[in-house]
Amino acid sequence: MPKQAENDKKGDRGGKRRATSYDVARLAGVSQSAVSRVFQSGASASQDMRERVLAAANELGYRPNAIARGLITQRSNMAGVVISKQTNLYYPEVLVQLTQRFSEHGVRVLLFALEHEGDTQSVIDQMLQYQVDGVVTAAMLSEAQLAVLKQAQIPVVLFNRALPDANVNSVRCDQEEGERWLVGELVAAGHRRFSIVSGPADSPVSTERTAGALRRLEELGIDNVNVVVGDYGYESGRAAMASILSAQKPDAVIAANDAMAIGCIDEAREGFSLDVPGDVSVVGFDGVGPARFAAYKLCTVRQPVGRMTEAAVSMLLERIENPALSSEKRVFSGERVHGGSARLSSG
Amino acid sequence: MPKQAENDKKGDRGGKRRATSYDVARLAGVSQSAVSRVFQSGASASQDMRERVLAAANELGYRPNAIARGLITQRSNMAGVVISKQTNLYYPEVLVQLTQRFSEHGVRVLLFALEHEGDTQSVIDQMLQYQVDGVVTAAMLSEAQLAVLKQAQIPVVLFNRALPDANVNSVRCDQEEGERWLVGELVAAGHRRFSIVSGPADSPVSTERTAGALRRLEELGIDNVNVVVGDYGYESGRAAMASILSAQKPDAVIAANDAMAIGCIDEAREGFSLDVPGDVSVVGFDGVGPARFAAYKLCTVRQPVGRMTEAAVSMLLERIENPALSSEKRVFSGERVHGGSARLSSG
DNA sequence: CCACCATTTGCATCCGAATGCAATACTGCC
DNA sequence: GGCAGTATTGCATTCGGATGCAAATGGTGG
Repeated sequence: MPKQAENDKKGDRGGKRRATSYDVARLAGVSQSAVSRVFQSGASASQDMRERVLAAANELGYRPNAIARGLITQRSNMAGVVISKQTNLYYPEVLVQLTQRFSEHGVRVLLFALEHEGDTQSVIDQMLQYQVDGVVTAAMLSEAQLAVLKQAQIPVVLFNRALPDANVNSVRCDQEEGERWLVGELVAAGHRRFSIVSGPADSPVSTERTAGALRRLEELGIDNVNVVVGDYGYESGRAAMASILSAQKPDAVIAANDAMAIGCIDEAREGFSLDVPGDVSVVGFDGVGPARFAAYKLCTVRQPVGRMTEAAVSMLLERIENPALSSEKRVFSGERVHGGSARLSSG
Repeated sequence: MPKQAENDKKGDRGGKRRATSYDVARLAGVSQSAVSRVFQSGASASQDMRERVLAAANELGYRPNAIARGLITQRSNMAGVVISKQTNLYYPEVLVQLTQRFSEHGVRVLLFALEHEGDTQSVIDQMLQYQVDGVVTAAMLSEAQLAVLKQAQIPVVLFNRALPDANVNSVRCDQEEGERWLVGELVAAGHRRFSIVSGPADSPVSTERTAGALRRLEELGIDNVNVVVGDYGYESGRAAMASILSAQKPDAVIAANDAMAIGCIDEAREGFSLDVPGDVSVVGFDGVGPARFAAYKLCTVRQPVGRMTEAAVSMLLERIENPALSSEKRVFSGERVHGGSARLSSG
């Protein structure tokens, strides 16, 4: 164990403390306030001092301590971002884009990933403890939790999670409109026997999509729609399709997302030797990457992720700057992708 | 606009400051230190006091300010996580898993997303300013940047980014071993004319994979291997395959990742009416979700993401606890997935 | 040459929680 | 009842940077 000696080096200045503004001030022969002022934008400092301070800072490798700064300014410059496993897996770019856009405005992202859309309570606690300036959440928060955040004066933007009544900011894709379009196209092309593969019952997005599709189908005089519940995953799409096809023979299957739609197609082809879209049309929702693969060419509705993340970030930043702003809901239409997985009247 | 009145409510005490330990102390009739002690683990406090403090804290909705705590304890309990767009898009679960595992140990994740693997400098600055306790990076950092972190006593774990010499912790999948296996299987099954679709030249992972494959091919006496450069994306796989097939007729194509492998398959089938694996075998690397789709059933090597993220988190936490620990490199073998996209001697 | 205003600079204080030390309260034991 | 020994509690200070205010400096015009 002579290694012990190495550890002890720590005693002899191996762990030299990070340089503080006082260290820089001493080296530059100025006051600590001066250093602080040089490292801010709107502060007054003579050219001479600025140079001396920067030189000293550079020599010491000084970097302002954002923690200390946050304590005194009451601004952490951190935004809490909450995602659920689901969200991130199907839309990895959401997170990347949010982070990049925040970063362009000098805001860091403190990330929270939920296994399932439960235990949000500890997440709320953590975010409050870390004094985030605002929150973007792609996971459902309860009204009570939103109230806690509001009470703490922390603006929140819900991402694809609008509450009908609550007075909260939100950005979302118009799920219902998208489904209505899909149904309309399918019916116009002559489809009459529909099946739906929904997402998990506790997913508001799935509820909206399924309800939207059913409503439109009803309007068009189609009923007897078989609804099978999936979990948004590929395998569950296959399972759902297997169950659907063993029971009946629909001419169109509406899946609540692309992953399941792809599962449906694979199962129809591999498990039942059916042609898609010849024997059965399949449509999805989301417009994720694999939807474009030649084997599927999904007919789907693509969420305008870029515009949505931009809207979320700018809405949040505006409200951090001006907490008095009233709340706002922004709804984006999805992009209609014909693809080839559904037999449509040529549009 | 009588709504204005609602906003104005803020004037009448809407903005009541967040409760501090002093507020709780006053309400509970104890000292601030007492409050602080109740909110820690190893501190001494009588049952009576604990109850009074907790009651007061609860009444005020008090939550300890992690920023202030971090300032005094010199521990932010935040880990910096750096990802590149690439990493996250192909392995969204890496980020989710890292975050969840850190969270289980009371560590929050401060996220940095790089557009491309450049401008890491500002990221380093940010992480230092925010006093992260450690860093996990899935993007390349320069030796100089690693030196800065080491100098600041911040442990780092490279994720799939080992530097051969540098004295840094790393966790990675054995890219070369995986490629050697793929090549071995293909050659054993009789393939002789190979093409490779590599990733971008500046990707170390791609370099390792391509070099590994080439080395093994050479060992087995196969040369004249055509290497086409892609960008890891599906479309670039299609383009690469188109260029390969217009020039020659390989019997095996090795793509540096699954996304490009899928592109290769689609192009061979759709663009050249070839059968995969009948006319040409295609293999990938990564084992991402779409590799399992029935239309592809990729022969690939799956990275053991779960074990890798677990290793990364535990290695980092250990080194935060004990900075004197020497550095360590952990290399995981990928999981060999036969799939059906390559004609192999039945294994 | 001096009064006057604008710009720099430093001093002192503050943000909110943690903690070493000393003071106090409580326990058990003889 | 008295005393040593331990468990609680409070006091005062600290972390590192921001900022209001006053002091000092510099420049200008009369």
